[in-house]
Amino acid sequence: MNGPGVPRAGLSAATVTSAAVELVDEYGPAALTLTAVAERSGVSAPSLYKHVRNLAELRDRVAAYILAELNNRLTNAVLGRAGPEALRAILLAYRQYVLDYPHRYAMLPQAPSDDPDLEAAGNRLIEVAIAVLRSYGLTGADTIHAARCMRAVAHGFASLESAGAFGLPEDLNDSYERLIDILALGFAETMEKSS
Amino acid sequence: MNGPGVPRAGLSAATVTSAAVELVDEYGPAALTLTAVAERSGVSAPSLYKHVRNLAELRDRVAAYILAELNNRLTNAVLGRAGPEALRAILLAYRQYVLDYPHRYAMLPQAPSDDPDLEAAGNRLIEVAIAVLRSYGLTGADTIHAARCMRAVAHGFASLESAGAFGLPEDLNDSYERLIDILALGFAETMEKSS
DNA sequence: CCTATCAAGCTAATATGCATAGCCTAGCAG
DNA sequence: CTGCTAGGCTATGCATATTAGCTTGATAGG
Repeated sequence: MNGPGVPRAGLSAATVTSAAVELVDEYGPAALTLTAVAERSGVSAPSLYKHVRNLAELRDRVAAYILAELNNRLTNAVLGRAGPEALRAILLAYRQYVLDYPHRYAMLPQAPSDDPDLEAAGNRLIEVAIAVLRSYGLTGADTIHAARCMRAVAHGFASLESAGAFGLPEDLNDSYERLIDILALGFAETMEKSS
Repeated sequence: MNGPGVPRAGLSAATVTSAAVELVDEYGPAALTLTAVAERSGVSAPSLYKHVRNLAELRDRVAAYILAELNNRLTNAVLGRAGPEALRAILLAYRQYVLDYPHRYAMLPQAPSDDPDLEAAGNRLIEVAIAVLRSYGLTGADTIHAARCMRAVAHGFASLESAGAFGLPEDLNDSYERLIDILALGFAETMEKSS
């Protein structure tokens, strides 16, 4: 059936990943199936195995792509800022990313992965957070605890909002601003104590 | 093949749900399949449809069960407490539940559901949170914003910890205590401003 | 005690999706 | 021109959800 005159699709791991991201954007994480990716790429499902090992690996690739993108946004957001301004900027950027790409964010595993690329992307993200907190003046174990608090706050708020968990009419920007202020105040307090 | 002498299994929606919860506990949310539930219940998979409409409904039932249980824990935790003590107690109880039953917690959808039971359970949980904050002295929109902050903090920390996202050696109890303190301090500040 | 009904089980069959095996050829290196 | 290989393909097997339709245990009423 693969008669002459039929050109090849010319896929690669990158194009397959890209098609996968499009699917996730449009229909959500659950729609990321090999069948759907194959159809969108114009090949049969088994052909995908020439480019990715299996569905799990494809998910890892997609996640690594997304995490790198999020990373870039956060890095840009804190460029040239320090202290409370940097904290505020990175938290706002985090939420904004989730609002811009809710399905991409939902695709991210929160657990550390076996995939080295994905793990590396995760580590870079933590580094950015740590850098912000150091610019804040935090040191030692304080930095680690603060980073965890920051992450919990950012992920908690963004994932809940993105899932539609906050039903009431009160303004969500307002809620988030308050949360940022609370965190900033808390970190300031931590520094006072440590000095 | 259903010869004489073969007794009936005597299932019900409740027993099926119970078997499902056991599976989730033992092997995680991904292991909750109708096939597995059927095997554990000693019936064939299609038989389950006599008791639950489909897998989605079973998931909803499981989630409603879990949410009610979490609710009980939180309610007990705040009984007889008010203000910062109640805040601390409910946050500790939340995390403890997730540590006790990580798979159950992972099973909970964060979005509001179509299922009325599940939705009701979710609302009750929010009521408990609101009650804590009112006992704290917060009023009006402040209460809603504070409830969101509280939820983001609790869910963010617990889900990340439970997923294994916090790799570093620093003590997690410590991190959480700091987060609670930060939130308590923030709420105290909010009240000052409003007075 | 008989009997009709129905709930609760069953088998069979369909659909979707992942994955492997093995074939075929387009495109390129020499 | 020739042959190799990467990138396609079809065929197949397995897991799971779900529907259709049959069979029967248990029981309510006579």
